[in-house]
Amino acid sequence: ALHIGGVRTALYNYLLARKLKGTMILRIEDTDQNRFVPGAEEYIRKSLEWVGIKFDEGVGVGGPYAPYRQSERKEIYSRYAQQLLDNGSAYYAFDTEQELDAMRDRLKAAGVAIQQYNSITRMEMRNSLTLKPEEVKALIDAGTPYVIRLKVPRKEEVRLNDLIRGWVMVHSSQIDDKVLMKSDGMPTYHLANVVDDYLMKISHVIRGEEWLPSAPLHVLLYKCFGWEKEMPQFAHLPLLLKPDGNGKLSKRDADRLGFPIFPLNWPDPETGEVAIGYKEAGYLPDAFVNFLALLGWNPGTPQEIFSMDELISEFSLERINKAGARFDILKAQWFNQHYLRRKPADELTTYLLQSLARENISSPRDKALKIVEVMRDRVTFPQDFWEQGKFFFAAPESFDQSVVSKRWTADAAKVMAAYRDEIKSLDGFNADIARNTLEGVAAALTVPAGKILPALRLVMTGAGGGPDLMMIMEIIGKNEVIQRIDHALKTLQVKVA
RNA sequence: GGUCUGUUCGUCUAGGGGUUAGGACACCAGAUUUUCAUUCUGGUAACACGGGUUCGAUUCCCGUACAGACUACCA
Repeated sequence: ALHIGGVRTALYNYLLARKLKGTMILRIEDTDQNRFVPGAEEYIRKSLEWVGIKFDEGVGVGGPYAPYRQSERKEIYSRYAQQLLDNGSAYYAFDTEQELDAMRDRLKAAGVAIQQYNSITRMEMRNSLTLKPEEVKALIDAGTPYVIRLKVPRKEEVRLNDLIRGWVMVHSSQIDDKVLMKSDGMPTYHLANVVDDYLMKISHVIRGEEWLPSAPLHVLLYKCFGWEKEMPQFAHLPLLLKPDGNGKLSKRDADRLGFPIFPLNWPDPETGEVAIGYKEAGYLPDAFVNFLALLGWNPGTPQEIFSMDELISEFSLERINKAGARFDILKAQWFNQHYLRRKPADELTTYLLQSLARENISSPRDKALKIVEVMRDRVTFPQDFWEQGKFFFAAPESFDQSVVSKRWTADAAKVMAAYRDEIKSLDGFNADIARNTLEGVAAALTVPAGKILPALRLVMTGAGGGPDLMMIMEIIGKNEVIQRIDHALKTLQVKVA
């Protein structure tokens, strides 16, 4: 499934494509039948759409190089594999799994460092290099399963200039004779990727660092095809590391530490268990993109907040980091808070109304708007308006005991009772009146108003924190204020020291 | 094991032969808010280690350590 690392890779590809006024293509690399997951393709499209990545070409869009699903391009790959066979760059291999295992065991037992199917070992295996042409033909005619392997040269320095890492050199003796065509007639990633990138005129291959070790193999493939001039440029991105400990970020870490790893909700096809997505967790796409973009890339200026358009104009591969980036959800939350706060009140009001609808609570829009105004500086996620503002809609069901024992004093109870009576006798009611009345009552009883404010907050919200108290009272209204004071007076006991 | 890649505050990172090593998140403290949060101000905190090269190295080179990726008929 597409997780956050894949989204970042897609984002970087998109940023560069837009920056260079190129074409962004969505190609589905589904050459492994065993790993087919129903719905995965749609999930990828929906996720990237949510993030704001648009494709100019590809699956679901169409284009001059269709089809864009590799599983539908089988004939193309076998044609090109044949070309390699014809020019002597590849060969048929008939070895069974057991024979391959036996070879590796033998090499291991003999103390050979590399147990690979390569320029040395291939001469003792069953393939079109060791078998006579008639034997090969007979085997194929008999329907014997076979693969096509690349005949990697024995002694050759393979070099590639990675846009992020610079020159990387590997000796061909370190590269094994990779399978190009599997026995089920499907290509491996290596073949399909190179052929498609060539055919689709791909200019840049931007992918995770886990691909770096096989990049030289790809370079070799371009050479064998005689496509060196058309070879795309490579850029291998730093990995996303787990927040604590060692290793790359995994779904397990996300579950363990309680943050999402998928862009959208992802129901596990086997267990049916739904892994929560960034979208559903309340992240805004703009914040998500901004956060992701800075995980491995920076503009070299102090600017931290970027819209997609700004990212496009600022982005460059040269400023991508080499080292892996440890994932920190706190930073993601900070971005979310930032973006949420600068949304217009009207939009935020809609978020609150949506939360309320889910709870089957109806509220006039102007009340919701008032709540949003007093809450907006303290929320991180859209759902926080409701989560942290439940007391606007219902009296607290319980009181925070630590606050009770600290704040609910005899003085507080005394002022509270008088305050209730005073409010009752009033005609109008709003934040100013609430404040003035409280000050008056407190002064009359010679209690500092500041002393009983926390108690009053406790009465209204059940807790020690929350937005401006006077505004809370104005929003819930005079009757509710009186009722909540009554309720507190009845239920709360003054702690006798 | 082998190959490849990497290593600046807790985290994301800027920088680069001579700097008080900068910013952001997080954390802590003060101010403001007669409450909470916001906001503002300030603070703690880093060049993995060892050799070179050099007048000088965190910066360049080599090694070591550590970390990661890869080492499939997976991508």
